[in-house]
Amino acid sequence: MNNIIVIVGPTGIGKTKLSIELAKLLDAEIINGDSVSIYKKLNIGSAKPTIEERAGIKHHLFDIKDITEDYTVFEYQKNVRNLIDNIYARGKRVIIVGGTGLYIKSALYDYNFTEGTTSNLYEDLTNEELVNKIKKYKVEKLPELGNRKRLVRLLNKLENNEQITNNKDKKLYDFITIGLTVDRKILYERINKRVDIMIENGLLEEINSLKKYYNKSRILNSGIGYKEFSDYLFNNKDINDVIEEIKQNSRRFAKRQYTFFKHQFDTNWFNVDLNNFDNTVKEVYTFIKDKET
RNA sequence: GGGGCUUUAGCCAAGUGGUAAGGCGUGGGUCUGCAACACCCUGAUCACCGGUUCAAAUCCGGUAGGCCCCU
Repeated sequence: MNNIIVIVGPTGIGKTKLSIELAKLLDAEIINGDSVSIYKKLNIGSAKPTIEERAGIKHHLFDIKDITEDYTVFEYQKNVRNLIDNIYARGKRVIIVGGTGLYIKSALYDYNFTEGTTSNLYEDLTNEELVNKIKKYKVEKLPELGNRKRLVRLLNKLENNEQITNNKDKKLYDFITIGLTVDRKILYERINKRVDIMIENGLLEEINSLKKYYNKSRILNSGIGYKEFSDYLFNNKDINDVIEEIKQNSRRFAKRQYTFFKHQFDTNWFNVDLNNFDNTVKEVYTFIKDKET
């Protein structure tokens, strides 16, 4: 059995480190499962593994887009599926690591996307009216009334006759999902500390070098660790407030990630040994081996 | 020692007689296209004791904590 190994978990817990150690042990190549690391120049704030950290392991889907370009799940799904074939053809194993649940899920499960993006924004309709229109199509589960973004997208799909299968839990590949976890309080402390370290490591310099792109980059205005600097760069917001905001957003993000990986994936959870990460690596490696024999 | 003000959920905070707004945080959740997105749900009998009243967070008295002023 050559399962794909999927490593998930909240931000700042050590997914990257585990992926590299496992790649060495399993002779694998790594595919990025993180929506921000896709972009070039976003290094410190995205906690992307450095070239040295990659330790000679092949890493895919990192630094493939300019920050002025857009990238969506649709493209990710295609990219990953192609890569999986290529890597297997080379006789290597595949590890997917990252915290962007939807991206990873859409690649591995039976999700249907078609070319093209949202065409009609229905600006003249209220949310209630959108819901009423959607209901005519007999959708079994619709987004929350307040969630206009999702309502609009869904109605577009329905009106364009895009296929919306209900196979979101049908796996297209054999894979084992490894989830890293740790006590919530400790995770939050780590996240806070990690943001401070990013600053020490030159996040500010990275931000300043990107200043000229802020008005033409979607990702700079939506990625945690980047979007918060907008007010600092252009409205003189206090840097300490920015840092606190990044920490807060990171914590909230981590919480949402737990929810996603807990419910949307068939995750095997491992408590991270913070004093000796090698133990965690061993534990996971043993688990995989046991499963495959 | 005397006088005044104050005390509402983890934090900020409305409410001055009819039975506890809101914000933040926290926790939980949703999830097929900006997903590090967007959205949903989430708490208290109002410091404590006693009194007045049909009815008190709201009025009165006492106790305790906090703040300020005077001697």
